[in-house]
Amino acid sequence: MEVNHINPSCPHCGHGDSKTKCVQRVPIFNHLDPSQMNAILSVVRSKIYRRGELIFRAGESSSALFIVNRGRIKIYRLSESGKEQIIRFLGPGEFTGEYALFSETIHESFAEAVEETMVCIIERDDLHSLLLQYPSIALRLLSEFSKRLESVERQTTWFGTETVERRIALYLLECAEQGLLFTLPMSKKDLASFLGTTPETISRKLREFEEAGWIKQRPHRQIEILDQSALANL
Amino acid sequence: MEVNHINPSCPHCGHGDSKTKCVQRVPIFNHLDPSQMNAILSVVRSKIYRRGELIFRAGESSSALFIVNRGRIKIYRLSESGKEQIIRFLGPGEFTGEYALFSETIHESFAEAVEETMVCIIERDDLHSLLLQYPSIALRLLSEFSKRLESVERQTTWFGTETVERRIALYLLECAEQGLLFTLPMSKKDLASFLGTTPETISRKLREFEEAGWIKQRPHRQIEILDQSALANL
DNA sequence: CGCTGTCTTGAAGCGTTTCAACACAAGTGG
DNA sequence: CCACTTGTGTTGAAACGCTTCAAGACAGCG
Repeated sequence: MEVNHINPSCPHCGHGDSKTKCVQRVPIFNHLDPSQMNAILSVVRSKIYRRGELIFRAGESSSALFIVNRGRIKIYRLSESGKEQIIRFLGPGEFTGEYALFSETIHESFAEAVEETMVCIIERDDLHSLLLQYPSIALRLLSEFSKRLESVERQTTWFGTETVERRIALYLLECAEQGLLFTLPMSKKDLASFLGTTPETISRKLREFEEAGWIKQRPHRQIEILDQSALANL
Repeated sequence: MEVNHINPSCPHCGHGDSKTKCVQRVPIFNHLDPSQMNAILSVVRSKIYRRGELIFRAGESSSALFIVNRGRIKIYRLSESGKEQIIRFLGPGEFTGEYALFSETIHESFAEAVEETMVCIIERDDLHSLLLQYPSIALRLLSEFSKRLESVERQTTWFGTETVERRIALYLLECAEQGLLFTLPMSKKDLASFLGTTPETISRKLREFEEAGWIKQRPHRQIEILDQSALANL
């Protein structure tokens, strides 16, 4: 695959320091001693994906650990009936690839760059030897996996037990934890897929919330929460 | 907590060999060399829970790895609105406790014995030193976690994209992988919670499937699949 | 600036839930 | 072991929430 060499600090051109930055900003690689860091850096390569490009797709067996350096990736599945279900978004410092990484199975999900995205890549075998050599990194990875499990199970519980209206309200409240005025991290179409509903319903419910005086919608996907408790008590 | 010493091979009475059997039947502990096996056995203790007893509950911070030796455990969450969402069932050889095990958080789910259940327990700190000493076990755990992630994400995708009818059909097909005549592994009430619907709907849909000639319901929760492709093409 | 994809709004339709009542099975205690 | 009690399973009718389809407004990327 061809890579656009847009800026002079592109790691493909030999200025490899951004690779270090990428690895350092990943929580599970924080505060490693120099020997560990060098071991990681020696097996990391990086690659740039353009908007809409797939990092991996369901059905593939080849696998690696993909760390987002800059840009954003969306992970989704296609149901039997062909509908798209968004599992999660990855921003800088977050990683994916875990499924096929340890089990001898194929990918069941798709990973797509939603904007120009630079990714650091550690191949499966390299990762395995790394983890065998530095078990403390394996423990951090286990910690990260268990967090993911919690988060996906919480999503499942919402889907199985809450109405669409409450799911939307709960999602807004979760966003509001980082400030009452925030920007939706995705399009409303994607939000609909993420919350297991349709864009139409998202649109209608947000308008209802606004008419009730609980939120205020602003341009550029910004939302301001005016009444947290009303949303929580739905 | 009091334990009923019902039978003479109870591990609490000093006949500890069933502890070994319990550990050996766990896939991630298969084919270990004797030193690894002894290291595990030295930190394992076992405990018996009666039907309905909780192994852990949401809000608790204490944590350990729980391995089912005999019996069955159900893992569930309570939604904001108080409804029960079953995440999964554990049979002999399967384990749980992963959430609070590696992250410094509290449990978000409940674990309940659905019948008299014997559990082998490895405390958090013991497990950590075990994994640091034997990284290959950590890799197996990672593999198991990634399988779980796949499975929960598949469930989420079903909830978000499929109708209740298709979810039930897909579930039956999954059960049928181990034979066209099988016993439902849980009550229909629990199945409803697992599939994100109500017992009434389960009852009605199974009757519809039966009237269409696709399945046959027999006593004691047995179901026979008569037409797989009809269920798959719903 | 134009085109493509996202967002909004309305009205109709449908799948699923809810409530209530009863049949049935399983576990408990006499 | 039977009767009792408790919980699980079934069935009907009504109500509700959400999706679907269609059409137009808007925004954003090339």
